[in-house]
Amino acid sequence: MPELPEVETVRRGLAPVFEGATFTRVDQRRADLRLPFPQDFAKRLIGRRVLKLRRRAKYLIAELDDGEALVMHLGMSGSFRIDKGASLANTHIAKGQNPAHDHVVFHFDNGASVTYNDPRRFGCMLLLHSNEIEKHPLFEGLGIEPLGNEMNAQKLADELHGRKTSLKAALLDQGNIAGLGNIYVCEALHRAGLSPFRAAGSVVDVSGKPMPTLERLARAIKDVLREAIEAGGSSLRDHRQTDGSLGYFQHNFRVYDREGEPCPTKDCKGVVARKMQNGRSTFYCPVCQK
DNA sequence: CTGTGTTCCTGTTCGC
DNA sequence: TGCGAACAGGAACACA
Repeated sequence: MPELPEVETVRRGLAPVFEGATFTRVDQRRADLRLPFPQDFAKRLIGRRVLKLRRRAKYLIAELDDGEALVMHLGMSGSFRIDKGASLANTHIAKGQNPAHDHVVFHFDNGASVTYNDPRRFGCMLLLHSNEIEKHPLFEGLGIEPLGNEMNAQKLADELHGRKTSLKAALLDQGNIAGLGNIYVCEALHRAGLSPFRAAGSVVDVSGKPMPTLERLARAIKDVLREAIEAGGSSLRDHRQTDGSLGYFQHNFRVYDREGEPCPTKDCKGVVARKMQNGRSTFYCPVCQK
């Protein structure tokens, strides 16, 4: 499921349960996901209090009171389910969650429990010293936060300048901008009127003058992410938020999963097309995306 | 170094 | 209806 807006939605859902709570029990039901669980995973969490739950790119990071941090990534199919205390007897399995894929259950002193479910097991969980996160191999190559202060046309120019790969591949590369995935790259490129197939470097104006194209792209990326977060993320294939509710940004997709529909750009007569690009579907309008 | 293709895994959808 | 193929929101890794 999760690109930046979905991970941020999950963070907002989990924060009230995690922050200030202490782990009383951790059920780890298998040895690994995409990566092995840390040694003594449960033992190292029990008794620790969560100071803060934050997000970097598509990672959730729970800062603990002993200076360690629980780092979690949802991969392609990971999701969390919150079961509030006292009503444990009434716990229901959220639609679409096969209990066979409940890999971790966190129990807290506030009576709540949080279950991590991940059928494809592309997610991962790590325990890192808080001050070493940025130096960890999974983090050190990450690019800028697209909703952060450093995100602007000039920064995009720096990242894309001279790149021969496609614009879409460059935007998907977490080393340039961290947090975009297939959906929001398609959506941002459509909003910016840029073809996913053109060379990434071709959007950089070598004159060094103001770069209206990149201004548009930066704007489009920020807008689509903000709007998606506001909508609670996107729910494809019935994916749920932590409280079991559905995000609804998928209804606002302009091109993603809309092959054959008319291009929503004003006065554009194009039809949304789908092409495979680097092994993934690209949805775009061949008419208004140049 | 850069860019591309493969791979990890299960589940759902689509075409015959 | 059944059945195999294609495809799915990520990203590390191998290789040209």
